[in-house]
Amino acid sequence: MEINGDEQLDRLLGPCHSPGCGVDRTLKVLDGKWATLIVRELLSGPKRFGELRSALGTPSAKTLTDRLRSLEHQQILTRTVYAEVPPRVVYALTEQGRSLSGILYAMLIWGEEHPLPED
Amino acid sequence: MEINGDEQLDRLLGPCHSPGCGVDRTLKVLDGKWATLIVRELLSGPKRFGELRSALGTPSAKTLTDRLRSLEHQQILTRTVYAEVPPRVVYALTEQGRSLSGILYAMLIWGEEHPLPED
DNA sequence: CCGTATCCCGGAGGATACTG
DNA sequence: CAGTATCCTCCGGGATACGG
Repeated sequence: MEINGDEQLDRLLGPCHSPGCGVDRTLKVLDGKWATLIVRELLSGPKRFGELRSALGTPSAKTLTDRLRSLEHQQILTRTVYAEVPPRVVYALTEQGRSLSGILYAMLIWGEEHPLPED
Repeated sequence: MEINGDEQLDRLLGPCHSPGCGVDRTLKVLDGKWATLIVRELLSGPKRFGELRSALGTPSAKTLTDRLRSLEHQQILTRTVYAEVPPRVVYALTEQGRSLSGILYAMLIWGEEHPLPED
């Protein structure tokens, strides 16, 4: 984060304001209540449906399925079904998915350095 | 972004999983459809209500007011009213608000490097 | 175990009209 | 100009029950 200068700011303020551009594109992927958390969870390696569910605080199966499908379509993660009994389904980040770690890391740092103001 | 190593990953995978922690804290601030875009807009300097509204693509006044109030309460931005006729209200990022630029920048880079897969 | 199928709810967000 | 006040819509997300 500390390479930070103002070239960063310049890029941020640059042209390409409004839809279709960098930030907006990212927001489409990291959208909703769960996407970012799912990616963080998978950064530690592939996980099964049930593992993910409990690690995230048990969202409903429908919700988790929906979000996983969305991320799969956006090629952020892959879904692998092992034809066994009982079935086993494993989710893993793609290269693109893993490349989101820089954003997650920036979020982590900011969050740690800016605790909630006391009310 | 390129200091990136795996110390980053280690931090991300570290303890403090689940609520209350870094990433989660940030997600509470950069929540919903507008917060991130408002911050980006204000990185180029203080702006009036109307300026913000049109720059963002004209969300409803209610929506924009709600989001601005929320960010104000979280001390991401300040609201200054100039008692003139017609009234002038200026929104500006606080130090905390400006410190979000690292995250925005990471989003910008990722978005530019990962265009939508063609369908 | 890993879903899908339904039904349901809250709240973010929009539309419109009106005010200091 | 910069909001409030109302009303309304949409959909992310939860609960529950069932299926391969």
